[in-house]
Amino acid sequence: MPEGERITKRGAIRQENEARILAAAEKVFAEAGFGGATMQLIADMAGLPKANLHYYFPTKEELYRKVVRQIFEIWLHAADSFDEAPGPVEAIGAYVDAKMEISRSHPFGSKVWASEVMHGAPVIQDYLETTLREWTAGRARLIQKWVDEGKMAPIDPHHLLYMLWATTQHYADFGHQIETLNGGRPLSDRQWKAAKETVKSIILRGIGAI
Amino acid sequence: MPEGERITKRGAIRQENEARILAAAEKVFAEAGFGGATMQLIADMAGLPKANLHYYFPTKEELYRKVVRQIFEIWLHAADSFDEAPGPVEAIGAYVDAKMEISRSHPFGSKVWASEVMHGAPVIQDYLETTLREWTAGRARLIQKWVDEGKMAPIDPHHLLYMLWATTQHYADFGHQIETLNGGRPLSDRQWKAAKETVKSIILRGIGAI
DNA sequence: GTCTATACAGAGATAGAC
DNA sequence: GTCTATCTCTGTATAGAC
Repeated sequence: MPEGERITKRGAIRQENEARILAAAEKVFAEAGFGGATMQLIADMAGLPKANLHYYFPTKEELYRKVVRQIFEIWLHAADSFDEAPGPVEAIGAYVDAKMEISRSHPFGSKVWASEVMHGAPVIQDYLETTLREWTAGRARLIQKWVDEGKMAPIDPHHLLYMLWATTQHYADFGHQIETLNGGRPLSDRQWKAAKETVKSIILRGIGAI
Repeated sequence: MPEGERITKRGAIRQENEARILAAAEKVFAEAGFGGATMQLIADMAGLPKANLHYYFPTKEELYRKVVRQIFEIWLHAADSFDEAPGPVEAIGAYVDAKMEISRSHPFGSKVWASEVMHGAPVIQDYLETTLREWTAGRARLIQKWVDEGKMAPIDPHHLLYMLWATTQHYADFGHQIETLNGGRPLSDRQWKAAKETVKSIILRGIGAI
């Protein structure tokens, strides 16, 4: 079946190029914003002619949409630990660890997401109203259960979740400011570990879980 | 001295127009980003012809610079409470209150600031390296003193400050997401109060100050 | 001091050769 | 599937009348 092989090969090229473009786009959108990013810049960074971007992604907005969705998926998987844990200490501890790791490994994605939400979520609004709303409601119920069981102090679950998002994503979104205050150097492994421990310790102690 | 009166009158018009333009610019830059904002949009919102903007602010970048500096000044004044307090409970409590109030009253400014930092602080970098660095070092020393005096647990002052910034500014920067998760309605007075109390309570308890 | 008309540059998108 | 050349539109900025 030679037809199959040709399709496979063609698919491989497509997959390779789309991945290169998406990675470049994530970086450029993060650093320049949607309006400041240009297809030319993304093309140069991806090492492809500008017209090829329009071949794989018809419009700039379509490309942007893909980038935002990609990040959203990563956020969601970070919360898997939440459900499998017996209580707040394990769940929130693992969640903070996971989100801090993502802030370190995907700083561009985090910034694109932040920018999208700050501008009123023009392309991801439907996800906020469906997927994110359900995810949040589920985790809020779980936290409320822990409160009812006396495993933590009576904290409003939503505000706790906002606090977890804010503190962990801050290390990506405001990474430049943190780096500047760190003498112009990125946080070292030791400093990242300290950040994680500090965040976990303040929050877990703060909600009366430890 | 008729000359003086003319200058005063001219100054009044200028002041009025500059204020209108700055307010409109803050909103447009927050909602569209620097690249997405257009002088036409800002002019329309300010109720002035586009050319007038270029009369008062030679370039788009100069106008943006003024907006960012304005916000930076507001941040700084919010911390006055920090120095006059006898210990962490009063200082951090008042600081959180002040920053939460600003998140509510100046959400656009907060977003412009966040966007500026996320993009590598192209226009405010010198302020980060001078004013903000000194401010941070001073407050970090104060926090360390409280630790040494046994008024709170041994927390890294810098990470505590990042946490304070992250949690308070989150209510402005991610206000749209919070609103969506709140059923599409902005937080009520009661909810804002609950947010403030929750943030203060978790952090103050988390650092062992109460 | 204010506004209309316009110059000039840059960006998104596409046509059509290879 | 890939790339060059180009079209078109929008945005910043300015010149010059009032």
